[in-house]
Amino acid sequence: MSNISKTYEPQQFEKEIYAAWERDKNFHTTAEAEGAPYCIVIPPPNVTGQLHMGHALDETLQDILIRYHRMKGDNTLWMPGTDHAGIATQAKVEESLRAEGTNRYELGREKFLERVWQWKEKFGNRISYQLRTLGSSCDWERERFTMDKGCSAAVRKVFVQLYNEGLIYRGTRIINWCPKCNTALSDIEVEHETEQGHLWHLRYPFKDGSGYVEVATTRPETMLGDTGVAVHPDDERYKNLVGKTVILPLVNREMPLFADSYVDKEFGTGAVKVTPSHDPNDFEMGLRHNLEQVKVINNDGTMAEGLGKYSGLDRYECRKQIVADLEAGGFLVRVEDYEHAVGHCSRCHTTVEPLISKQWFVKMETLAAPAIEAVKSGKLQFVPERFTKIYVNWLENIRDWCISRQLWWGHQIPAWYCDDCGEMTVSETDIDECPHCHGKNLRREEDVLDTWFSSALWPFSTLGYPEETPELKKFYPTSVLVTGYDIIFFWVVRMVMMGLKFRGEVPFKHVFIHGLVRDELGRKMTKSLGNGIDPVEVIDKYGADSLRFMLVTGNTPGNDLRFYWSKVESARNFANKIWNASRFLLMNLEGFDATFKPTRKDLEFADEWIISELAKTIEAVTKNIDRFELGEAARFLNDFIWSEFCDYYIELTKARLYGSDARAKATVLFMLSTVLECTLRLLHPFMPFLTEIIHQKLPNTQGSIMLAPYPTVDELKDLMSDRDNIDELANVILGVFRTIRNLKSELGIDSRKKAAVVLKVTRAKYAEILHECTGYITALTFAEPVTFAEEKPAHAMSAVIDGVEIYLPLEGLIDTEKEIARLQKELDKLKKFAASTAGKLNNERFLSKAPAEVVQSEREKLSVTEEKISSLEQRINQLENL
RNA sequence: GGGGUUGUAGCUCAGAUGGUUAGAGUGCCUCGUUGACAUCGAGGAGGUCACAGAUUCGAGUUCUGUCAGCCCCACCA
Repeated sequence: MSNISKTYEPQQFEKEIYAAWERDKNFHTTAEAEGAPYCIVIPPPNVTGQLHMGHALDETLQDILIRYHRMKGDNTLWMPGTDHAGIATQAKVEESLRAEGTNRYELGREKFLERVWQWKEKFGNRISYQLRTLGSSCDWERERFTMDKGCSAAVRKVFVQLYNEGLIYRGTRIINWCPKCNTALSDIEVEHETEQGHLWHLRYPFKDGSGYVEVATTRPETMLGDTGVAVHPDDERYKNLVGKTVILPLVNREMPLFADSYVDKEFGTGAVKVTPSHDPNDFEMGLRHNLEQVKVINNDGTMAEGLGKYSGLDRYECRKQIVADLEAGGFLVRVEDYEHAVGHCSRCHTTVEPLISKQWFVKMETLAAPAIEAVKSGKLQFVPERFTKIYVNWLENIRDWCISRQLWWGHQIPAWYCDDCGEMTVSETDIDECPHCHGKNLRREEDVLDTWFSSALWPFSTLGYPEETPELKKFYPTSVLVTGYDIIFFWVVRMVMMGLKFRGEVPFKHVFIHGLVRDELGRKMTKSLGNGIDPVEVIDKYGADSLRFMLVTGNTPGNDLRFYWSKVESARNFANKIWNASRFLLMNLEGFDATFKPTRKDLEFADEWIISELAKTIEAVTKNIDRFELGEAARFLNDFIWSEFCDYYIELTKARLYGSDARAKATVLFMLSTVLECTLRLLHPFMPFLTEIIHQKLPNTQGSIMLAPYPTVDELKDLMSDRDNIDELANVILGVFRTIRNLKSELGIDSRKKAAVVLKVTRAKYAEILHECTGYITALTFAEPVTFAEEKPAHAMSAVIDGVEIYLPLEGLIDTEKEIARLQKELDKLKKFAASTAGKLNNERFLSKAPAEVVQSEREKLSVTEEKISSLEQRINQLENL
């Protein structure tokens, strides 16, 4: 016997197994290989840091699908890689520079980027390590990075083409600005949160001295940039005042009072101060009414030049000062508490400042239309489906995407400005001469692209685009994208748009959405709460297989799950169960002829039954993986292995195993090996390490289990029973087991203590199987002897199940009164059930409208129940007459 | 202001297309260790499936409403 430890110790083998897989190139994929293409591109983790529990879930789901399809014989590719994560990574590196007492400006762009690349190497490697630890079977030879040569080429090509088609433009617009990250942000990088603030009511005097108009604001400091006051055109209160000139307090700027239907008559006084430079709505109104744009807040959040004593103040300092000054000047009417939504930078949480700036944008409308069409036509399917609505709704209300970032880490925008002629040139290749004037005074655009721009190309840039590689032809569109619902807008929609635009096809057929991994209290795992759990810590303690199994069990698509150490433990216990079942087999296998093959005649009922259960399990697992219900698939595996295989089948094999019949023993060893081997293959996508190491120890196996074929029902056909009612018979037998155990337990008899059992068969069709299985009954319930009788034994505990009455004759131990009461209780329950079933069957409408098979099954239920009732009544009667 | 989602055993969650007497894990109670496994085995208690209606022969499952929680989107100062 191979030396195999008594408990499952994943630390002993997981790392070696992974190394062997990699060494043997088991992950390797070529476009030329046979089989239908099955491809997943990994959602590239940010090189910012290390993987968290959410990644562990994401990778586990992908690896299950990948391993399953690889075993099924598909040409399977899992493309690994990482994302440069512009703002996040730059922020991290800047932080470390700060700790050294320097900053990126002192370092200069080039030196700074070197530092970031070093960072990337360090964390990129950590991520690869973690992915390996988890068992991820990606094709490492193809590992990619969003800023590698190929991705950069793809970005260039796409950018230039979109620019040439007018879908990328440069323009001065109001954008979201983060004063701390010092860059523009897209709309979705701004998180709105309700905050307790104030609403300051101000009065602005009319120039002609005829009084005031009252306005309200949540950001008083922006009043310095006011260039108008707006009212609704239909507002009777202001109709006569439209066209008047208003004097801006503190600044004394003259500005118009005008009408615009944007204004809500019901809100506040119905008059709005208009700051075109610092509010998106005001910006629009400003354009409509030709208002001056006065930018009063700088990019760093301080007040602009030319504002007198306010210049240079921080925006919030300025707010206090302005309020004080307005109050002093008699312009402050009142202040009220006010709850409103404020935008924050999704990266650093600083309050975002809307301001006017010249940026690069992608025009979204024309790109969005085909992306909407793709889900409506079913070419793209979300799992679960409800995310389709969220996706469509977002696309239908899409606005242009601000893609330029004032960062250094990222894809620098391929545009050059000529200082000689003032022209701008966008080019796929670097240029050193202005194509317009042939001047040499070129300046490259300093801005880089939003990280998500390169991520959007990931499904085809990783497959070789812009080259038309065999991989691109073979694997695009990819099969499924597995990701969390939190990045549908950031990433999924943009991949779909770019995929359709540049490949003419959706980038993936299915989007398999999962939820977030939360802590025990249901809170999001975040750095600030410090409640995150490192997957590697879990793996070190319990093994990757336990973590993986824990992450999929009980989880359904699109829903969050909670991390519980106790759940990891129970997954580990499951692994231990498999380990020990295997150990049991291996111990018994020692010295036995592994080539022996039994004939059909050698098989017993238990053998036929376990094959039938295994076949059902194969079907259920396969079906559920195919519909992305991995939690359900795992549940079927767990039930089969623990309950059917270990608790019943293994126990039922022991008589033959320890008996003297060599052929019977060989048969049983063959059966155990066959069932276990098949089960391991079925389980392999979920628990790759454990299944691999046991697979290697089993006889008659060769090579890695990950390259073995996935089980099919067909492979069991030689062992499949001819009986057409095997489930029904098994139910009877299992029912006998449970009932005897139950009776013994109620009597307080040790479950392992021998006790005689008498069976009275009430349905002839079960007689044969019951006689056949008396050994099983003894094995599992310590019933001995098991005898059959035509009459009801008098002094005995009894119970009745379908077709059999079960008696525990225990003269002297039975309290007749108690026994009658117990049976009476059971009888009442049955009568109640029979009454409800009879009720259905007496209902004409049920009979006429319900499907025939439903009616039939109700009839059978009733007749079975009535039989039981009659048995019980006889029994009670008999006891009463004792 | 719109939209989504959740509400099933003490706890965490499964229960696709409506049809067994609603399940699992964990926790709890009782019993059990010489032969795969105490990271275990046997048995048990515990649920008016949030509430109210509707559709249906039949609803945990479909529809409407209510309540409670969570989330996303949104340009009312």
